[in-house]
Amino acid sequence: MYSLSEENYLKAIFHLQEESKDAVSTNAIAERMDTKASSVTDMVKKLSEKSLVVYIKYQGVHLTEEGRLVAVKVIRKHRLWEVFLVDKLNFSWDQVHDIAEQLEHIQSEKLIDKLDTFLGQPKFDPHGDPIPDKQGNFSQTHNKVLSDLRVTNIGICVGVKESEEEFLQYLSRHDIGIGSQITVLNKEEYDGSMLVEIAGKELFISVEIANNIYIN
Amino acid sequence: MYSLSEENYLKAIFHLQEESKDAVSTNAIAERMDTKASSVTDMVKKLSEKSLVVYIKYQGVHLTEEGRLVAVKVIRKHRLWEVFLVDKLNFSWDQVHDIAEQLEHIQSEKLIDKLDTFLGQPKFDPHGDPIPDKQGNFSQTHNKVLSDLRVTNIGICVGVKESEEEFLQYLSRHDIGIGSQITVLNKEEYDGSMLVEIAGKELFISVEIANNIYIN
DNA sequence: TCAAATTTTTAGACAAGCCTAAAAAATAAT
DNA sequence: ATTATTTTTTAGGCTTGTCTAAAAATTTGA
Ligand SMILES: [Mn+2]
Ligand SMILES: [Mn+2]
Ligand SMILES: [Mn+2]
Ligand SMILES: [Mn+2]
Repeated sequence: MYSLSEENYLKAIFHLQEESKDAVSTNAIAERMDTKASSVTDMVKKLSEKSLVVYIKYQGVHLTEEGRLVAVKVIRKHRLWEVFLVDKLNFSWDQVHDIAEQLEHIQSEKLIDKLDTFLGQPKFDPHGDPIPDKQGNFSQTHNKVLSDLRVTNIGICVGVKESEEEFLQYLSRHDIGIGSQITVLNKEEYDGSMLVEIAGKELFISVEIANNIYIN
Repeated sequence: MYSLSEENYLKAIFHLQEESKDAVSTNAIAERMDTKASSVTDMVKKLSEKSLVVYIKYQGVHLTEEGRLVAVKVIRKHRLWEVFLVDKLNFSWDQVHDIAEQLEHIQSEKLIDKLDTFLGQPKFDPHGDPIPDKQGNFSQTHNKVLSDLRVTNIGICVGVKESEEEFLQYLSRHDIGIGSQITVLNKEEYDGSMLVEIAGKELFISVEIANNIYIN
């Protein structure tokens, strides 16, 4: 249906749209996709031609309904494959993203349906990210992060914002994973850093990290 | 490492080499890959440049050790994925080839190792084709076909030569699958067609079909 | 407000992988 | 031994997706 490159652009635009609300800029896409702005302009014109995005020169793009659906289907595949890799093949959560980046482009409706069934229709991937259903609806989306907590508050880790291998490994090293209970022992209001307790151990966490841990 | 297209050419050359023994011709590759001879010449030059094939103008190609290894690794991945699709996702044997054609290009040593373990290190794919090990060695290869049998002989189906969807569906419709017992009731020596008995039912089979069923 | 800095687009080029049409080599037929 | 046919290669072109360098538009800010 759509090329690997087109799918990757749509996915990037979807994620950028989630973060910013208003039109996505050429430079933002270029940075996210690790490519040049001129390449983005070219592709965005093609996507616009195919009615997958609305593009106004010098004003950025946003997805059409069709474009959003394509993006969400790719995200659904990515996250289902990540569940497969962790639950069935025993990969750790920091090893699956790059493989899923490849698997997300396999074209077969039936394959995804059957994979979904095989995995027990999971609602979240190994990083706590919600898996949209076939129609493209997300059950719910995380909003509270660790840095929102105040001293003495307790939170349960339900997801992570970033999926960089190094970040996930850092978390694993300190026994932080989906389901971990985190207690705020102390908080430095000046820079937002905090001292927390996880699995009986104390850990000092910077605000950059606390911003990337979703909690309930 | 190597592009999707390169991998497909190497795989095609490997299969043609198996059939013919001597150098593989440009036209043979073109026909198998459903492309033009001029495209094959282009690619074959590239593969030769990369020491994956030995190419002499007007005299065809054959794989180098490295080229063979790349081809066999792709075949290993193809067949392991087919086992996954049939054994784990409940696909029927006639539905898996096209999906495996995509999955065979996913790049990750670790993924294949873990998939192999997850599947219980199968030695044959759903069509009875042998799965090479990590080093590229095939356990054994089928040689006897149904058409070799004589009247009153009994054979067990251990594989099929073709994996076309229509052919596999024809076999399934007549209860022929891996493990089926086939008895030759009658054979027309003129055209090689035969009357056989499978699962208590009689069936008339042309020599083209009998040539594509491996038996032991 | 108008010049400077930044962002975005355009112009032109390139590699990969394919194509058609024509030329060259090899093979088959007379 | 030529001629005819088939196979293979070459030449040139096209599409996709990328790039660099330069031009144009927008935004910043003095
Ligand atoms: Mn991921
Ligand atoms: Mn994920
Ligand atoms: Mn197959
Ligand atoms: Mn097979």
